[in-house]
Amino acid sequence: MTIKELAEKAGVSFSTVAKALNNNETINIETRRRIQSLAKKYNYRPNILAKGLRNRHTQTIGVILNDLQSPFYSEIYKAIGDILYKNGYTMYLADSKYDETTERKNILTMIGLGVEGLIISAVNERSNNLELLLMEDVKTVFIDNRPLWDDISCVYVDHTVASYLATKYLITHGHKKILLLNGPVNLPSSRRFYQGYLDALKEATLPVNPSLTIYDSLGLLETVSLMNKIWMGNHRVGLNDFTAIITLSDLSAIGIYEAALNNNFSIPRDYSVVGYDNIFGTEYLSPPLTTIHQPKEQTGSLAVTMLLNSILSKAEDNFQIILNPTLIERQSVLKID
Amino acid sequence: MTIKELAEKAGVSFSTVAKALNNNETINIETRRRIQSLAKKYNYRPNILAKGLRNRHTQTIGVILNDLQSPFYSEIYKAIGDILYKNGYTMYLADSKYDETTERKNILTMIGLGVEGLIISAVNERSNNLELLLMEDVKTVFIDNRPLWDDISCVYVDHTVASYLATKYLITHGHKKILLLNGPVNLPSSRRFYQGYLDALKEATLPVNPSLTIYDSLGLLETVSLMNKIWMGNHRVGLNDFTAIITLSDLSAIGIYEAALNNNFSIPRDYSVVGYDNIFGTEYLSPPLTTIHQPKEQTGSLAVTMLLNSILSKAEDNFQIILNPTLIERQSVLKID
DNA sequence: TTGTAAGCGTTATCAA
DNA sequence: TTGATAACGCTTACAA
Repeated sequence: MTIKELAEKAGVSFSTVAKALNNNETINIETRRRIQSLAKKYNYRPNILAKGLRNRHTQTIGVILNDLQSPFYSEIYKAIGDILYKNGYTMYLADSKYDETTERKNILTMIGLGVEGLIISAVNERSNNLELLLMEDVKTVFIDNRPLWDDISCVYVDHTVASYLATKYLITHGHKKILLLNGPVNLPSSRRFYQGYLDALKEATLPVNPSLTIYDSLGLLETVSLMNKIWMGNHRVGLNDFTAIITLSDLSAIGIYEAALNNNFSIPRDYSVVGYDNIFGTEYLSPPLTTIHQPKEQTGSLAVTMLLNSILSKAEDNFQIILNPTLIERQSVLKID
Repeated sequence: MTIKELAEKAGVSFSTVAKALNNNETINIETRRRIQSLAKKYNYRPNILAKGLRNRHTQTIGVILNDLQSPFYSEIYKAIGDILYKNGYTMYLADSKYDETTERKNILTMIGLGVEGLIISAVNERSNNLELLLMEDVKTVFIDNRPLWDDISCVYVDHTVASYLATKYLITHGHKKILLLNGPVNLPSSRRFYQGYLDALKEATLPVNPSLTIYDSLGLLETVSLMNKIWMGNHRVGLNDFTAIITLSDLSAIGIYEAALNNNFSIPRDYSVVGYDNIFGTEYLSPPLTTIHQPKEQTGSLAVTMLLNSILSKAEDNFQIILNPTLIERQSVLKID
């Protein structure tokens, strides 16, 4: 059912119908009513493609993340979807799988699709994908991490604070030899995560053992195999080199649990663990995981709200919102001597 | 950068450019090459809105589910997204939150957006939202459950088999009094879930106690409060009326764990539990949850594949694919006398 | 081999 | 108060 067909039924011109549907005051109120009820009757819905083509207003945004399945991200886009829905918007969702080529394709697809804005968790903080974004002048909000440009909108939590919190907590529980499972070495976010660890160590005037920081891209499975290596004595890090572990994600923390099981170690009796993210389920692990909470829902809702504001008001301001992580104390850390 | 602008740069007509970009053989191979490299140089991407408007071919599908955040669904649409990406398609994702009005809005939005097809986990198996879908003649694949019409495509797992498996497993472990936490009483899927439970009980010539089946819409939190009621003695079901629990979802099983903790009961020592879905994380619960596995990834990939086939080949066949659940034996069930 | 023109369903401008 | 018309960016007969 298109405007034209509706016009036939109503016996008026199609442009009259168009105006009537948009409640244009210049159209006689009775005509308007008549046409509107006709529209309802015939289940008329505007073709958003045509609308979008005409006035670049598709009521859609794109959300590009790195792992659709991860509970971390799903909490974020859940929040995004909810707010979008309330505002009559819909989202495209795409998964870059931590791959720059895929990310670029996703960005280009979204632009071609006519999205009015983009929320993206960038694979890399300075890839030329991001330049593309700026060049094409797409309204975008970065989440989870932030690119190296200044003039952008983003909302993310400060990894330095997170690892500082985790490290300090372990130190106050008597741990002096702390293994840090960090992200890939070249990533700014890994640098930040390391920095907080360092800060807390220095603050406590504890020695920093460089070999106790492992840089890798550690998913659940990767962590299992890394920790298996370590705990089976096949790694430069020895079994007694550390009493506690800080890791970059709860998924990875679950991997540590798994490896501990494999090697008959008990958490926290043999090793303490602090995770990061506070994803769903960590409270039900055995033992419940002590972790650093990221306000994921808030990240999502702040990001859409910012984006929607900028779309709707056409304001050109950019905001950097830095959220604070908090420590969630549960039972994966042992107090020692 | 549009076709017209490209045409200016290339010094040819815009329709020549259009054809060249589509690799139309009637255009001189050199012209084609020249234009194509020009397109690359200027970062040209077709406007999919215009394309879609012209030839109803938006390369998008809609996915409408009931809880974007649930690990159950996220595994499904992860699989959907992957296959879509490989085929150059993108998905709109929307959350109906188990609400029919929201579902209807979502469906209408998607249609207006020009999706070529829909994958939907319907709120209700016979709402008039589904009639709308048929009426509008949108290619759709139903997942998770199936509407009551015959001439539809769907992929879902047989709940009867699932609950049969769970019940039988408990029976062989010596349980005779089994509490069934079922979905809302009016839902066909609840009926099916009940049926399997009944079948197994009858097969073992065990008595069926109707009061041991509780119908409700049981998320994690709702289950916690239900089980708290029961275990604190504030429910018609008594503490000793059952030794084991079968529940309609792992999320709900986690709720049981939580309530057990609250009431100082041990699983499986005091009560055995069998879940349903086998969502991520259940293997790491304490104790690891014995549950009925739903092939979620397969559900997703079969659903998109069917949809894509029907879109691409324009075939009009409909398929009902019924997947089989399997029992995952872990440690939440105790063998008793 | 290339170009012209119509049309997809809207909105918006201008004329009637 | 209503209607005709052009335009958004693209595809595709058909004409040149």
